[in-house]
Amino acid sequence: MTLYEELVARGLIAQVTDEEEIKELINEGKATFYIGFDPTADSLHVGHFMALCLMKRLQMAGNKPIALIGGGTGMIGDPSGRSDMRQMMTTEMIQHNCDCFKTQMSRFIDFSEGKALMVNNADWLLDLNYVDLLREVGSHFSVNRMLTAECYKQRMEKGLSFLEFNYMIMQSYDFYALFQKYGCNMQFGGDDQWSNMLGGTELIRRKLGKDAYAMTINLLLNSEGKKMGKTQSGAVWLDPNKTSPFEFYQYWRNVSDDDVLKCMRMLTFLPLEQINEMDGWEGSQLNQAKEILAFELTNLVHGEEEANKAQESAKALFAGGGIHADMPTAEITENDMVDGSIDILGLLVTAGLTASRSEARRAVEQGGVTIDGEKVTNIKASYTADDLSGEGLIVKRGKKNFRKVTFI
RNA sequence: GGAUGGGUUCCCGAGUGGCCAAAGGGGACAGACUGUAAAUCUGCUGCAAAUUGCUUCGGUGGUUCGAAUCCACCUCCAUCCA
Repeated sequence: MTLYEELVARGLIAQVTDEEEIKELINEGKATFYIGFDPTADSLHVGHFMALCLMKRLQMAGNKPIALIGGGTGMIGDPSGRSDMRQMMTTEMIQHNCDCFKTQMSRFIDFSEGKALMVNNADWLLDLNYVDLLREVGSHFSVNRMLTAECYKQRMEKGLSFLEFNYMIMQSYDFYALFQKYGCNMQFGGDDQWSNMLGGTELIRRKLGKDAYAMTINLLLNSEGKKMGKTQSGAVWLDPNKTSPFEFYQYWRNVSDDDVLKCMRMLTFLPLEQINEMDGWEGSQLNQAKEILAFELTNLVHGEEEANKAQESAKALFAGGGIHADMPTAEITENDMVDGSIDILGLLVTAGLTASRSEARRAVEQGGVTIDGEKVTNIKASYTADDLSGEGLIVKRGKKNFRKVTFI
């Protein structure tokens, strides 16, 4: 199976500019391709992870990846798929985020001996002169055409600032610059980037009379059509300090039935034959597939040791209910105590299981709180330092939120 | 710059002097059922010293016994005109 065929089989490829050319390029390792990352936060998240996996796959086949960090475009903000204007970021923030990206990416991509590059488009975009840019590339863009692009169409109703309108031009210029500097002949990106990417190939053709290619990856959507990798509390981050390996594991452990195989194909490096076998799984067997998925991904992102720990904690909690060393913990200090004890509501709040005492009260009233497996029914229940010392108590709110609470 | 309409709780959206911590829906959370899934049903959804008190309806002042609601100014958004 060739690389291209595998990408298709995994459901990764959404659109391509020239299938035959691209097949040949990547199958034979002749592509120098880039993927852009906007530094909107100080950590990469699951959406980026898929792009990194793709980079890795292509790199393994001998292609040369360029990770482009959008230090320059980040100052504008991509309007694609947004209904509101992106918040402006300071130069310092962007720089900090770029640095964080770099360290995280190095885990996945081999940057040694020129096998891959990492560049920041601030290096060329920030020096551009307005009038020069207009002369150089402005004439190659038709506003009429741009307005018909899907990414702008959606924003025509809500309003689109001139600043954001220029995002496509910046991104096109990136491709053009990379093409000239590094011979970068292909661009990858999420499917929402399609029109921006076409802008680049077109600019290269018009300015240099040469061909460059673009290919988009299917966005990772769940069965309801929403982007995956988001929780109510925000994105699922790759940084263990922002999303602990346990939480990361749990996110995948809990994906819905309909999405397991898709995630498996798109995100893991498990051989397709093995994944196809699971395709027929149903019921509790499918539940096992989720375990595999969660383990594989945690392994890729956080390493085997963390993956094992996360899996064991999960098993201990959901299957056996016992204490495991790697559980999320919380500490109660003397300051949290009133007259030598802490009530159940305070305990839930200081353990970080509820945001307020009111919420804690609700949880208890609805029978959603257990301590060491015992349902708490009394709102006035309280606990002393003795209760919390030693092994501590396992406090659970709902089925999946818990902390091992100890007194220090 | 001019005209008009608008800014309500996590989101959408009702409310146009007291009965308003604010309808309805979505989401989130909790319970039942399950497989740590989905669907369904039930509860719940500002904060707290909790049959009570406190803080919320873009901002600041004002009218009033009483303001999300009326007035003034400011601000932001949408649409049309320039």
